[in-house]
Amino acid sequence: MLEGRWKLIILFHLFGGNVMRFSDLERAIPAVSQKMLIQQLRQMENDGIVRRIVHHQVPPKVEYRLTEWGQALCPALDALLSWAALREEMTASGTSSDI
Amino acid sequence: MLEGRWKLIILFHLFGGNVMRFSDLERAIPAVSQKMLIQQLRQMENDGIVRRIVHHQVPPKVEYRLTEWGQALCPALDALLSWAALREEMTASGTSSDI
DNA sequence: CAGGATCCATGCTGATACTG
DNA sequence: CAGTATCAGCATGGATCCTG
Repeated sequence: MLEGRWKLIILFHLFGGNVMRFSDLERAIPAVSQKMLIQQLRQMENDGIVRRIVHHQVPPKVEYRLTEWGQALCPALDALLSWAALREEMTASGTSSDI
Repeated sequence: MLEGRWKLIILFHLFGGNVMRFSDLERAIPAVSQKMLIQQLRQMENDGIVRRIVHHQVPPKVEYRLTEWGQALCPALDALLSWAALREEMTASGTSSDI
Protein backbone atom coordinates (compact mmCIF):
# COMPACT_ATOMS: atom_id res chain seq x y z
CA MET A 1 0.00 0.00 0.00
CA LEU A 2 2.53 2.59 1.09
CA GLU A 3 5.60 0.60 0.23
CA GLY A 4 7.96 2.03 -2.33
CA ARG A 5 10.63 4.63 -1.85
CA TRP A 6 8.70 7.57 -3.23
CA LYS A 7 5.16 7.16 -2.03
CA LEU A 8 5.54 9.10 1.17
CA ILE A 9 7.60 11.82 -0.46
CA ILE A 10 4.94 12.26 -3.11
CA LEU A 11 2.22 12.31 -0.49
CA PHE A 12 3.94 15.03 1.48
CA HIS A 13 3.87 17.21 -1.60
CA LEU A 14 0.19 16.53 -2.12
CA PHE A 15 -1.01 17.10 1.39
CA GLY A 16 -3.14 20.07 2.26
CA GLY A 17 -5.14 19.69 -0.91
CA ASN A 18 -2.20 20.55 -3.12
CA VAL A 19 -2.79 19.97 -6.80
CA MET A 20 0.35 19.27 -8.77
CA ARG A 21 1.12 18.56 -12.37
CA PHE A 22 3.43 15.77 -13.35
CA SER A 23 6.23 18.22 -14.07
CA ASP A 24 5.62 19.95 -10.77
CA LEU A 25 6.27 16.71 -8.97
CA GLU A 26 9.34 16.06 -11.06
CA ARG A 27 10.72 19.42 -10.04
CA ALA A 28 9.70 19.03 -6.43
CA ILE A 29 11.42 15.64 -6.18
CA PRO A 30 14.54 15.90 -8.33
CA ALA A 31 15.91 12.53 -7.27
CA VAL A 32 13.06 10.51 -8.71
CA SER A 33 13.06 9.25 -12.28
CA GLN A 34 10.06 9.66 -14.53
CA LYS A 35 9.51 5.95 -14.50
CA MET A 36 9.42 5.69 -10.74
CA LEU A 37 7.27 8.77 -10.42
CA ILE A 38 4.60 7.57 -12.80
CA GLN A 39 4.78 4.05 -11.44
CA GLN A 40 4.14 5.05 -7.89
CA LEU A 41 1.50 7.57 -8.88
CA ARG A 42 -0.33 4.89 -10.82
CA GLN A 43 -0.19 2.50 -7.91
CA MET A 44 -1.61 5.06 -5.56
CA GLU A 45 -4.25 5.86 -8.12
CA ASN A 46 -5.28 2.21 -8.22
CA ASP A 47 -5.27 2.11 -4.45
CA GLY A 48 -7.61 5.06 -4.33
CA ILE A 49 -5.19 7.39 -2.62
CA VAL A 50 -4.48 9.71 -5.51
CA ARG A 51 -6.78 11.09 -8.18
CA ARG A 52 -5.51 11.72 -11.69
CA ILE A 53 -7.14 14.48 -13.66
CA VAL A 54 -6.44 14.71 -17.37
CA HIS A 55 -7.09 17.97 -19.18
CA HIS A 56 -7.40 17.28 -22.87
CA GLN A 57 -5.22 20.01 -24.23
CA VAL A 58 -2.21 20.56 -26.36
CA PRO A 59 0.22 20.51 -24.72
CA PRO A 60 -1.10 17.82 -22.37
CA LYS A 61 -1.89 18.68 -18.79
CA VAL A 62 -2.36 16.13 -16.07
CA GLU A 63 -2.92 17.00 -12.47
CA TYR A 64 -2.64 14.89 -9.36
CA ARG A 65 -4.36 15.41 -6.07
CA LEU A 66 -5.36 13.32 -3.10
CA THR A 67 -8.69 11.58 -2.88
CA GLU A 68 -10.82 12.04 0.20
CA TRP A 69 -9.39 8.88 1.60
CA GLY A 70 -5.88 10.01 0.77
CA GLN A 71 -6.41 13.19 2.74
CA ALA A 72 -7.51 11.10 5.67
CA LEU A 73 -4.02 9.68 5.79
CA CYS A 74 -2.59 13.00 6.88
CA PRO A 75 -2.91 12.67 10.67
CA ALA A 76 -1.41 9.18 10.58
CA LEU A 77 1.62 10.43 8.70
CA ASP A 78 1.94 13.37 11.04
CA ALA A 79 2.06 10.91 13.90
CA LEU A 80 4.84 9.03 12.14
CA LEU A 81 6.78 12.22 11.61
CA SER A 82 6.57 13.29 15.20
CA TRP A 83 7.64 9.82 16.21
CA ALA A 84 10.70 10.13 14.00
CA ALA A 85 11.36 13.56 15.44
CA LEU A 86 11.14 12.16 18.93
CA ARG A 87 14.26 10.17 18.22
CA GLU A 88 16.41 13.24 17.78
CA GLU A 89 15.38 14.42 21.21
CA MET A 90 16.51 11.12 22.67
CA THR A 91 19.68 10.40 20.72
CA ALA A 92 20.68 13.54 18.81
CA SER A 93 21.68 11.48 15.80
CA GLY A 94 21.67 13.80 12.89
CA THR A 95 20.16 11.55 10.23
CA SER A 96 17.05 13.11 8.82
CA SER A 97 13.68 11.47 8.46
CA ASP A 98 13.53 8.14 6.70
CA ILE A 99 10.47 6.32 7.76
CA MET B 1 13.42 2.48 9.10
CA LEU B 2 10.13 0.65 8.82
CA GLU B 3 10.68 -0.75 5.36
CA GLY B 4 10.71 -4.49 4.93
CA ARG B 5 7.74 -6.79 4.70
CA TRP B 6 7.79 -8.02 8.26
CA LYS B 7 8.63 -5.03 10.40
CA LEU B 8 5.07 -3.93 10.97
CA ILE B 9 3.82 -7.45 11.53
CA ILE B 10 6.51 -8.00 14.12
CA LEU B 11 5.72 -4.71 15.77
CA PHE B 12 2.06 -5.57 16.07
CA HIS B 13 3.00 -8.64 18.05
CA LEU B 14 5.24 -6.63 20.32
CA PHE B 15 2.89 -3.81 21.10
CA GLY B 16 1.39 -3.36 24.51
CA GLY B 17 4.67 -4.28 26.14
CA ASN B 18 4.54 -7.84 24.90
CA VAL B 19 7.72 -9.79 25.46
CA MET B 20 8.27 -12.59 22.99
CA ARG B 21 10.91 -15.20 22.43
CA PHE B 22 12.32 -15.89 19.04
CA SER B 23 10.30 -19.06 18.72
CA ASP B 24 7.18 -17.24 19.87
CA LEU B 25 7.54 -14.87 16.98
CA GLU B 26 8.17 -17.71 14.59
CA ARG B 27 4.95 -19.31 15.69
CA ALA B 28 3.02 -16.07 15.68
CA ILE B 29 4.12 -15.30 12.12
CA PRO B 30 4.24 -18.63 10.32
CA ALA B 31 4.89 -17.11 6.91
CA VAL B 32 8.23 -15.59 7.84
CA SER B 33 11.49 -17.48 7.47
CA GLN B 34 14.05 -17.57 10.24
CA LYS B 35 16.41 -15.54 8.18
CA MET B 36 13.95 -12.76 7.56
CA LEU B 37 12.79 -12.76 11.15
CA ILE B 38 16.23 -12.40 12.62
CA GLN B 39 17.27 -9.91 9.96
CA GLN B 40 14.40 -7.57 10.57
CA LEU B 41 14.69 -7.94 14.31
CA ARG B 42 18.36 -7.01 14.12
CA GLN B 43 17.65 -4.00 12.01
CA MET B 44 15.05 -2.77 14.43
CA GLU B 45 17.46 -3.41 17.24
CA ASN B 46 20.06 -1.25 15.54
CA ASP B 47 17.45 1.40 14.93
CA GLY B 48 16.60 1.45 18.60
CA ILE B 49 13.06 0.21 18.16
CA VAL B 50 13.47 -3.24 19.62
CA ARG B 51 15.47 -4.45 22.60
CA ARG B 52 17.06 -7.87 22.61
CA ILE B 53 17.48 -9.60 25.94
CA VAL B 54 19.69 -12.66 26.14
CA HIS B 55 19.31 -15.05 29.05
CA HIS B 56 22.43 -17.13 29.34
CA GLN B 57 20.92 -20.53 29.78
CA VAL B 58 20.89 -23.94 28.26
CA PRO B 59 18.82 -24.13 26.19
CA PRO B 60 19.26 -20.53 25.04
CA LYS B 61 16.54 -18.02 25.67
CA VAL B 62 16.31 -14.70 23.90
CA GLU B 63 13.48 -12.28 24.37
CA TYR B 64 12.41 -9.32 22.32
CA ARG B 65 10.48 -6.31 23.43
CA LEU B 66 10.02 -2.74 22.33
CA THR B 67 12.22 0.06 23.55
CA GLU B 68 10.65 3.17 24.99
CA TRP B 69 10.92 4.80 21.61
CA GLY B 70 9.44 1.77 19.96
CA GLN B 71 6.41 1.96 22.23
CA ALA B 72 6.00 5.57 21.19
CA LEU B 73 5.32 4.33 17.69
CA CYS B 74 2.08 2.76 18.81
CA PRO B 75 -0.31 5.69 18.32
CA ALA B 76 1.11 6.36 14.87
CA LEU B 77 0.51 2.80 13.80
CA ASP B 78 -2.95 2.88 15.30
CA ALA B 79 -3.67 5.89 13.15
CA LEU B 80 -2.49 3.98 10.10
CA LEU B 81 -4.71 1.05 10.98
CA SER B 82 -7.81 3.14 11.42
CA TRP B 83 -7.00 4.80 8.12
CA ALA B 84 -6.84 1.42 6.46
CA ALA B 85 -10.08 0.45 8.16
CA LEU B 86 -11.72 3.61 6.89
CA ARG B 87 -11.34 2.26 3.40
CA GLU B 88 -13.67 -0.63 4.02
CA GLU B 89 -16.36 1.76 5.12
CA MET B 90 -16.03 3.63 1.86
CA THR B 91 -15.50 0.83 -0.65
CA ALA B 92 -16.33 -2.47 1.02
CA SER B 93 -13.43 -4.14 -0.74
CA GLY B 94 -12.63 -7.20 1.26
CA THR B 95 -8.82 -7.11 1.13
CA SER B 96 -7.40 -7.05 4.60
CA SER B 97 -4.87 -4.63 5.93
CA ASP B 98 -1.63 -4.24 4.03
CA ILE B 99 -0.06 -0.96 4.85
C1' DC C 1 16.49 -22.92 21.17
C1' DA C 2 18.30 -19.30 18.54
C1' DG C 3 20.42 -18.34 15.19
C1' DG C 4 24.60 -18.45 11.10
C1' DA C 5 25.99 -19.45 6.28
C1' DT C 6 25.09 -20.20 1.67
C1' DC C 7 22.94 -20.09 -2.73
C1' DC C 8 19.39 -18.63 -5.76
C1' DA C 9 15.21 -16.26 -7.66
C1' DT C 10 12.75 -12.26 -7.94
C1' DG C 11 11.77 -7.63 -8.20
C1' DC C 12 12.56 -3.07 -7.39
C1' DT C 13 15.18 0.69 -9.15
C1' DG C 14 17.43 3.67 -12.32
C1' DA C 15 19.52 5.44 -16.83
C1' DT C 16 18.62 6.16 -21.33
C1' DA C 17 16.11 6.74 -25.44
C1' DC C 18 11.81 7.39 -27.75
C1' DT C 19 6.59 9.03 -28.56
C1' DG C 20 1.67 11.25 -29.00
C1' DC D 1 4.16 18.03 -21.48
C1' DA D 2 3.43 13.60 -19.94
C1' DG D 3 4.43 9.83 -20.45
C1' DT D 4 6.23 4.56 -22.66
C1' DA D 5 9.91 1.00 -23.68
C1' DT D 6 13.94 -1.40 -22.83
C1' DC D 7 17.88 -3.00 -20.47
C1' DA D 8 20.97 -3.69 -16.69
C1' DG D 9 22.38 -3.71 -11.50
C1' DC D 10 21.70 -4.38 -6.98
C1' DA D 11 18.98 -5.21 -2.97
C1' DT D 12 15.59 -7.97 -0.96
C1' DG D 13 13.53 -12.14 0.06
C1' DG D 14 13.43 -17.11 0.64
C1' DA D 15 14.87 -22.36 1.02
C1' DT D 16 17.93 -25.24 2.86
C1' DC D 17 21.44 -26.95 5.66
C1' DC D 18 24.43 -26.37 9.63
C1' DT D 19 25.97 -24.98 14.66
C1' DG D 20 26.86 -23.43 19.84
